[in-house]
Amino acid sequence: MMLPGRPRPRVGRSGGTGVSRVTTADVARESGVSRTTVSYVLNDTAGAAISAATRQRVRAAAERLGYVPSAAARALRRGRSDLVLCALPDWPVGPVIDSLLDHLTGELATRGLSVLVHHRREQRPLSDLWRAVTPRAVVGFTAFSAEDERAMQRAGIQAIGTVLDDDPRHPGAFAVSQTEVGRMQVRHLAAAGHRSLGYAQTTDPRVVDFAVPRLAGVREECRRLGLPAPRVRAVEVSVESGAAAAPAWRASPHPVTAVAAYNDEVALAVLAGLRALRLRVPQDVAVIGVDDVPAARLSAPALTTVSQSVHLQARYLCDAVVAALDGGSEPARPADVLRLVVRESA
Amino acid sequence: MMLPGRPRPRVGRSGGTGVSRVTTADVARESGVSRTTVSYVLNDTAGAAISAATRQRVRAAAERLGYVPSAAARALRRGRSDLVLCALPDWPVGPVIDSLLDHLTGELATRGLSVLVHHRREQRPLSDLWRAVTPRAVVGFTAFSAEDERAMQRAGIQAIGTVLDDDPRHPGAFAVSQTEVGRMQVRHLAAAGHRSLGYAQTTDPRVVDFAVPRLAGVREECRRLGLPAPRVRAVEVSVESGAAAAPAWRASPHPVTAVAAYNDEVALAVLAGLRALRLRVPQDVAVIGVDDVPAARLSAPALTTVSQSVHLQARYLCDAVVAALDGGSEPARPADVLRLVVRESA
DNA sequence: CTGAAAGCGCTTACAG
DNA sequence: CTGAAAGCGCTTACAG
Repeated sequence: MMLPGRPRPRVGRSGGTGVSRVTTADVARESGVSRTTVSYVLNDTAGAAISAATRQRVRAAAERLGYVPSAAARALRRGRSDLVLCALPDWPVGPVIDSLLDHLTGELATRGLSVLVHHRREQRPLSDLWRAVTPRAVVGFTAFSAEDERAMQRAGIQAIGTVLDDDPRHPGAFAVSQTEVGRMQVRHLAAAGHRSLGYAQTTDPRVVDFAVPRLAGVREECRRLGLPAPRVRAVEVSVESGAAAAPAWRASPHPVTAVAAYNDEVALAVLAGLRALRLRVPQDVAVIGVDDVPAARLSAPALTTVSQSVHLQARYLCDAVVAALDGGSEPARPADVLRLVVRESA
Repeated sequence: MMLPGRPRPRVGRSGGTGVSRVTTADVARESGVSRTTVSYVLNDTAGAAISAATRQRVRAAAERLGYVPSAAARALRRGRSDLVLCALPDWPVGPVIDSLLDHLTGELATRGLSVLVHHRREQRPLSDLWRAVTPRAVVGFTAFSAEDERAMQRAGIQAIGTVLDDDPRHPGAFAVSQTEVGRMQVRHLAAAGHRSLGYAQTTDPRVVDFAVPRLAGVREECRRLGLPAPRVRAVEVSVESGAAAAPAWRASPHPVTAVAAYNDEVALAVLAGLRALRLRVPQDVAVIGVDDVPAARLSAPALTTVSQSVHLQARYLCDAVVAALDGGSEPARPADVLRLVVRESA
């Protein structure tokens, strides 16, 4: 017994639910060694030569007592935790983001890091969040403010900012260019001979960071190809809204013969609206979406769309986080992330 | 100066990136008071009567120095953190789970708690995860093992287990009954006069916890109503797979006149398959889904489906977590969570 | 009104 | 091969 009568905390803890943590001291007492030895054994500390018998005893005691190391104490001592925080903007999480997070979680787990995702990043100051978590790194998906970036650096936290969208303030950062998404839609429609284009914009305010550059890309490519500016209509995800947009598109002069949509959901609404109006796709109006959601291949007609390779993006994100943590150099940027999926609608 | 020459840590920290944390000691030195006073001021500790002038000085110093409290130290001292951990099973995250998490995050933020989501719960032992985070509570979405539950209790962590699905081992726990989902599908089809039913099962192994009880509900209700057992076919999310299932359903004797699908995505595949075969919906075969995804209202014909009120579920989950944390009693279970959405397909 | 001191549970340089 | 001791940064009962 090397710690006899060590006083129990005087300070009342939370509940008084009878919760008393098993600590290294308990394991040490139980196995008749010092806390030092317990730590060495349980952490497999290199260079600590502990006899097999002692190791055995310590492990058994830890097991028997149900010892669980305190993450807080360890983080305090080491000066860092084993957590990676993903601060997710208030985006609707679909299959794309979901698999990105799944992939990242799996990959970093092999390096002993736990990925934690916080939704609705903009709800509170970002600093409140990482203060409460003290992660090794913060993945932001969009750019951090200069102030946030400074604060994280001061706290020794790696900040991985822009990853998913274009950001003019960070021209160097990797991003799946949303502008290019819009350009690709137009190039495909123009190649099929369409000259007068409509655009079906989303009404979801949460995705404005994607919506703005996609439309910009559409406008830009129209200009570059000498086409008239696209006729933009906001379309909700309903048959009625899709149908309501059609008259404006079909109006003279130069009725629209093809519509690019913000994404597949909006494109499906356009499809449904045109169907309700007995317009044929693609003969009367061609339609192209973005994302290649599962439903895209099931519509009538099947939806032509631009897909963003989740797989490549996920790998890049992982590599970027790992590089930041290891102090390595930025990973190679993936090429050919965007792919045109031609089906029947355009 | 009350802490002159306090030795800087001897132990080399991680990077040597020149990161040195600003602590209460620094703020105390800067403002010429003790760390006690700093803590009192910065935490607005009740019962601590500090002069306005001192408060002012301390706050200014903290601001100037960019002081950020150490979450690890605070957690160690207080014995608990301000984190709530959601251990998400390896489900495909769609709008339903997404809004559940958004809602929970927003609600608990008003109580000073940060919600952290970990994907792919089954990838590693759950205990590894909460050990690394030391949250106040863990939300599991499915049941915890008895061992996990014991361990969390020992560590003073609230465990909120079954929430989203049926679990026969926890008959008391709230759940949106997936069995009832299947029963509702059959009741609607039977009420429309259908007697011979098909079932389009998912092929996604990740959702087996939902798939099994839904089909069980379908079987059960068929039995109860004296209908023949449903003809079950696995259907992938593709036109081909939907079409491939049809011959078996249409075979004599008693060709199927209605198909219940695992969810809307599978139902859309069935719809597309039937369309490819020139079968009319609902005249030749009626189809009903589950979820009411956005695309459900856009298909041709529009999809009849069973929706699970996300709003009510989210509120219940919040209340359950809050009750667990405050030691309050279990919240009232929401009624009428399931709703039939009748459109054209059945 | 304010400060010195203890202690949360851990890891590790140092001394045997 | 093993242990005593220091210290991570914080909060708070206690003593002025």
